[in-house]
Amino acid sequence: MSDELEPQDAAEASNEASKLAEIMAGRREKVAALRAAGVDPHPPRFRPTHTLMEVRDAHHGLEAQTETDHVVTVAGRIVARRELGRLTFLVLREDGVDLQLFCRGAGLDDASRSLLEQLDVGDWVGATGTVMTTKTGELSVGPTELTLLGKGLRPLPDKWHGLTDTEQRYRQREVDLVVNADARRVFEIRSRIVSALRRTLQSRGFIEVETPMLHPIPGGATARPFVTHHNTLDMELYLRIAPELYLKRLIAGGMRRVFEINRSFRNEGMSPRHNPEFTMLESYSAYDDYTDVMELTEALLGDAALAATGSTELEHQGRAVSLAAPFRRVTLLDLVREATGRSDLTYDTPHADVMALCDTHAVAHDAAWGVGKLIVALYEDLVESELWEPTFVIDHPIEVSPLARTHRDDPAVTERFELIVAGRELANAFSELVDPDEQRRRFEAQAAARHAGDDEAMRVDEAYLRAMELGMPPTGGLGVGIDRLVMLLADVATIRDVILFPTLRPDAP
RNA sequence: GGGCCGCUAGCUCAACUGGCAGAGCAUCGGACUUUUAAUCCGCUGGUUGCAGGUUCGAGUCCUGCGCGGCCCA
Repeated sequence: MSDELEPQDAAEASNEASKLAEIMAGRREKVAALRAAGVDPHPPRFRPTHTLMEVRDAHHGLEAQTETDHVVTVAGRIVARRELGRLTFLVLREDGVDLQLFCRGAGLDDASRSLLEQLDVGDWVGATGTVMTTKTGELSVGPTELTLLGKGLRPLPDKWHGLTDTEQRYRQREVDLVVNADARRVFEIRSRIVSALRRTLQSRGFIEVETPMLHPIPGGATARPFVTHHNTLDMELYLRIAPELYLKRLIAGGMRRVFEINRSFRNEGMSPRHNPEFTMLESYSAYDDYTDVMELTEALLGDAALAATGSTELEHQGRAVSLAAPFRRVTLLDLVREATGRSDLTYDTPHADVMALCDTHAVAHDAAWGVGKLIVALYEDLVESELWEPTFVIDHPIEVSPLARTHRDDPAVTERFELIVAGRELANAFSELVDPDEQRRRFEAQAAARHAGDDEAMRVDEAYLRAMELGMPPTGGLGVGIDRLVMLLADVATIRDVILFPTLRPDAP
């Protein structure tokens, strides 16, 4: 707040000939005048009898030029002011709903009439009066009394063009929310989606838990973590990259079905699809395998779509998408065979042969990668972005799936799926690896890769191995990227439009 | 990290090949008792992102930096 102008600096600021400073100085003069007249510009409490939405709902279809005897007290922010002689029209906005105040000079008490002269667009105000319609049929409240609820000092953006500058919309989201209806719409949809996910999980016996975000060892995903430091313990801690390992320890502890919806953090590049902090749903259920989790995923997405849009048939970026179950299931290997025309490709194909295939298709690769990882690279570069309708891409190679159970019929792959919709990965799931001795071998392979320079590879987590040694039931696990799900269902193109305050560099000084 | 684009009044945007920095909205003053981006009259408002350079003269050209967007890695 050090860059805020103090009241005594206002006159000085206006001498600097900035229009903004002049406007703010004028507003502060009004605050001073109101205080002098005994009006509190920031009163502690107000009790509306109706929301603007309730007034609208109770009186929709009222004929033009009707005066009812329904007295209401409403509140909101002034977003428009029009004067016509001794009439003043104020448009109040509350929770994205607008309602007009039709202020007649003769109809107001003296205190309210003088308050009205001090009211600006941006101020919060309460009004008591009767519900009515104007000559043109606009539903209004005709107040007898106005109450200042909160004086605004800064002007709102242009009433017609609003705020379009992307950077300012993210840096000053509160302004975006006041003037851009679409910003509100997205975050209302987001709330409905998250509520629907919780409902669906709870109805299936999952209980919601919260596990640590400060991890002594980052785990549960292949990603670079943020590092922080705990003073008292004098130790490094990592912001979690995934809640997976803790949630599976709860399954080992006998919790049959658990889920968590919360933030994870990955210290990686930023893009229209990546924010350093993002929200994931992870769920784990005992006795289930990945085919059960596919059914759960279909239910979760279907219910979320219904909550967000009322239908499982939606439009995203100008193209139709159907979230009606069942979703297509196809192995990753089959997709790569199809994309490359190499129907003979398997995880036993010679390494040099698969390297050459990558070259042929201009897919970036590394000689240190095994056949499995090379085939995944081919999939990611040639196939993933082309999958539009919901598709369970299944049976990923073991090399890139250190926490997933080996496939019951094929030791080269795991029982895993990624759900792709509109070319983007929305979910990742597997029949969980629950054998502690095999898990240790997988961790050791990861640690070796880490040693060889892969700083995204996992580390050995002894606490997790110890939990598995306690004994685990068969377990199906699921992770869903909530931000990307909201992008899909709210039809927006960038993750920054579904995160209220996306990560940005500090503003220029 | 690389490439391209952008940054001008509180907001939205102009400004030709380098030649007096402008408009609309908002603000401020005035008129108007049924407005709807109200209308009408009048006035104000600028470190052109920052720092250098070239030039008689830079919003415009050059260099560096900052922030953002898109694409690529």
